[in-house]
Amino acid sequence: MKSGKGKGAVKNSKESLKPVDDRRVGKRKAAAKPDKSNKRQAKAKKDPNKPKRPPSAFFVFLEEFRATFKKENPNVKAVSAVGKAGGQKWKSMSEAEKAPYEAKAAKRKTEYEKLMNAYNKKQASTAEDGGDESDRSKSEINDEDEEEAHQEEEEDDDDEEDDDDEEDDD
DNA sequence: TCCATGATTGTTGCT
DNA sequence: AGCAACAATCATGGA
Repeated sequence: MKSGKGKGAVKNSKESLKPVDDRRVGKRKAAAKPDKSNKRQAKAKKDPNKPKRPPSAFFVFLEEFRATFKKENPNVKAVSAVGKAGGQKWKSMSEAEKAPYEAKAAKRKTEYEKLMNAYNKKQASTAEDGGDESDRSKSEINDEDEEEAHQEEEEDDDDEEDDDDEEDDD
């Protein structure tokens, strides 16, 4: 039973559950676009190779949640709907539930670092010229061994070997 | 025609 | 040490 929610759930209701505080700073759009001319990609003259930030546990959960949400709410066509619904549910979930998502997010972050390593090298390689790196702190690149993706992805799945227990906090 | 926005939270990066 | 912007999504609106 969907109870009150339904499709019109998107409006009014945030205050009821939680004021979500402030969106931090008046919400800062999705992607900063210095130039309207510059699109997300198209020329992408900036850095096409630049790895994007790894999705946080919330986003990992959202990906799955989106499918579920859309499935139960095929009528909903607002991204904000999923965002709000997902956000509320996310807060409802206990850390134990979020654990698997965080684990995946953590792994994603590890890959991100790896990509950054390769990216940094590439940048150093192209921008090597006379620019003289004042701070080569981040550019401590050693060898150029990039492109070696270790695809060792095992585990995952919902198999928790740890039989720890579900801690229901509170 | 086509890009930007909206909404969520988390995480990363810069100052 | 803290703040600011950005990560996905997708229909809709404004230019």
